[in-house]
Amino acid sequence: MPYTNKDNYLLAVDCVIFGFDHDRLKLLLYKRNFEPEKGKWSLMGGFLKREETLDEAASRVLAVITGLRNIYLEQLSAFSDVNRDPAARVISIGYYALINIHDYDEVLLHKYGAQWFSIDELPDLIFDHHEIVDKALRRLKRKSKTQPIGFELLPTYFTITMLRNLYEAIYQRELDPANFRRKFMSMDLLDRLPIKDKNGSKKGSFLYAFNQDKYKLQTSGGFSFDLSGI
Amino acid sequence: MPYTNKDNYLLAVDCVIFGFDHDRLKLLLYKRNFEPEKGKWSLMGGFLKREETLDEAASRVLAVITGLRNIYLEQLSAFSDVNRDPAARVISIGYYALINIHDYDEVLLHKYGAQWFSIDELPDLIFDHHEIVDKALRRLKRKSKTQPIGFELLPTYFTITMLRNLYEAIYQRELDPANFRRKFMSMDLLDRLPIKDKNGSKKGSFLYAFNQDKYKLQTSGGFSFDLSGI
DNA sequence: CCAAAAGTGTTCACGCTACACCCATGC
DNA sequence: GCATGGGTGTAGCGTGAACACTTTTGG
Repeated sequence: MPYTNKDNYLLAVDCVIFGFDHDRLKLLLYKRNFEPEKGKWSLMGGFLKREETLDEAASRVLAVITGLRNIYLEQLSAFSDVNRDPAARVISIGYYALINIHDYDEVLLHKYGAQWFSIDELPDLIFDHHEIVDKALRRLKRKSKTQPIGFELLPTYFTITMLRNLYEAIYQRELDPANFRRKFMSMDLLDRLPIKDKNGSKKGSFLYAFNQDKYKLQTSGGFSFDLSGI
Repeated sequence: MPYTNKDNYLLAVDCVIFGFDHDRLKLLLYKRNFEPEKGKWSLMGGFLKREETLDEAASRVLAVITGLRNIYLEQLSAFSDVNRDPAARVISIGYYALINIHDYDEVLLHKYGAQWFSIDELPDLIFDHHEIVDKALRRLKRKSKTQPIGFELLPTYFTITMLRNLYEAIYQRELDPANFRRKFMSMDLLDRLPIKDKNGSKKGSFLYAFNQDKYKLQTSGGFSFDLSGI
């Protein structure tokens, strides 16, 4: 063993779990069930195991609370303040996940005392979890402008208005319906279904689905997804 | 101690150190002086100490090899493949640094067998260090479009042509001299000195300096640094 | 018929692109 | 005086912003 007398630490992952409900961006939080700070609201987290990567640890943690696998997941960064956790020197790697909010396992949620909160009505969180949430929000805002990740937060079939509501929630500003529609139509990434959703209006609006193949085709042709100008 | 029976690990930082020389983006690499992989080219790295944050560890590592403090430094992300280091389970946090290439301590460089390499002529690197370099390059390309970090790679006084050469090296494409100049002039972030540099041309070109105060003033007025359209 | 949301058309202004052109100076 | 890089002028094009307008249908 060539590395002698090195300090060592506990390594954790903490997940900021995003959902989108009608017109609100939400976070899934849970009541921490062990000391310290037992009973306080917290991000879902867990310790890294010896035989897994950090990405695998984050996936495992997500599966435990949501029952879902193959979720969109991205690493944010490491949080390493010496006293961020008063009980031990724990370095945490922040992650964020995007899930379809109606896709989760209710039973598991209740088991862990988990609950969805609007991002503008968050409760107090333990340790530096607010900082992790801030970083996740900034990353989501930035990344969603250049990658088609918004669809991860929507059901498979959605209307253009739902899509616009999502981006309005992410960017926290209103978008012109006419220009927004044109922008997405011009990218040619969506399949229009021969079905209208009449919930939102009497006229009804077509349902669309994101088409991964079309996206790849466009990308290979030099196109890049870009919502920077909307 | 509430956390029982948790696995623990070694935590390291590895720094991608960028410099800019005339028209080339370069990296500072060194010959690793301990096992495993002793004598191979490597990023500058070190292990996290118990009483410091990751940012502090990265600063310390940089100071050791360059003799410089207060360097621009930014965390990239964690690299955690189970067998990335064959000698032990080491999780590494990647960082990148931007330094003025002529500002370093030659003595320290020789002591560590360090050397500058053009980014398109890198030698083989140990472990997953190539992956860390790739991430650093992508981050630098992105970040330099929206933050005035390019100046960190230049001397205090520079010509507009030098500035353009820098961005050409970062973006790896040519930029129109006329339009580039106008773009920067319109941002009003630079002080023009009453001095001309005659190295590049007979007419001579004015030297400029980045003015942090002007930048803050512009920013507070709703301006944001943006080179996305050049 | 009317309200209300879906969806289309059209104008305007701004900013990037491309390239022509003038400027200063060392040889 | 001429070659060379510094620096300015400018016409054209593409795209986002704003908003008027048409379509559809349930009540």
